[in-house]
Amino acid sequence: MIKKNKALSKNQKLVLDFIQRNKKPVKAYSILSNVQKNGIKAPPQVYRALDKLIEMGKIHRIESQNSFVACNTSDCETPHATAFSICNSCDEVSEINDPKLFKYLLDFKDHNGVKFAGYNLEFFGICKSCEQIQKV
Amino acid sequence: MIKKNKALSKNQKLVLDFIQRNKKPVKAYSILSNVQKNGIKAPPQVYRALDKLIEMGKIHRIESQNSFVACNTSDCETPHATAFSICNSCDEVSEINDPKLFKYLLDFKDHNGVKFAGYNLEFFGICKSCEQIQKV
DNA sequence: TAGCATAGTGTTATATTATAACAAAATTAT
DNA sequence: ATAATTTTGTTATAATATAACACTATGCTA
Repeated sequence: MIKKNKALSKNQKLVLDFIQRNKKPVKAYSILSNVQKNGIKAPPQVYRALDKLIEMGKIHRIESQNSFVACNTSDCETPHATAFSICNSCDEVSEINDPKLFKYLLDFKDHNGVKFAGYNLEFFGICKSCEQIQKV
Repeated sequence: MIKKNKALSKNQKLVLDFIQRNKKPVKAYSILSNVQKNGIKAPPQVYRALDKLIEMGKIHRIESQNSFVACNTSDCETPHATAFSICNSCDEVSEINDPKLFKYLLDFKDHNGVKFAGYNLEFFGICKSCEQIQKV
């Protein structure tokens, strides 16, 4: 069983802190270079922290970008049922919390009757502020 | 404008052929080693062919696996609106063509009213045949 | 059909992302 | 206290992907 409220370890805290300070998703090696002043020295230390934080639902991985973003609900109940909107222009990502969408997808069964354990959905488009810029 | 029915180039044909001969998604470097007997020598040749084939809708990229799979409809109309079910046990991937799901997602607007240009959805679970094996 | 634009090829080198493997220290549970 | 588990630190390397440049083939279009 995954313990969600366990205290974070030192490296996990450092990595999570950095991710939370950024609005946009961050890359693993960007995390690394930014936490090196705090003592983390090598990629495995970052990737291990990332893995655990994802398990705990504190962060999510944006698959199409190989990047990582903080969960926007303080303690994500569904780390393996995620939806994001991604701006093709500025790469900004925002997590979608739409109960209807959420339910629709969790209830979705494929043609073989398989009930899925989780999903990841990434929408692509142009965000409001990029749309404004283009119009000018 | 993307030309879908354009004749494929030599390298594009080689790469597509190999992907189509495989039921499961294949990795770029696996493609490379398998088409080397046909004259392709270096990664960029493979990645360039992959990029074009994705644009044309002939293949799709499975983001969570860094792998590539043939489109299951002979000429995909919607290369940027894709859904897959992925078995966590055997890594088999199958493309989902469910008109209702398709429409639901294309009609989805986020809270800022943004209408998305496309999406990629990956469901995770245990496929029928892996489920059988586990029960034995 | 000559000239031009576009798309594709071949090549080398390198950038980026991620994990294997192993020993030691810290934490947690019994 | 001690056994089990988790986390750390470390080196090396694997796996995935792109930059840059010179060249060739193909398809327009005037």
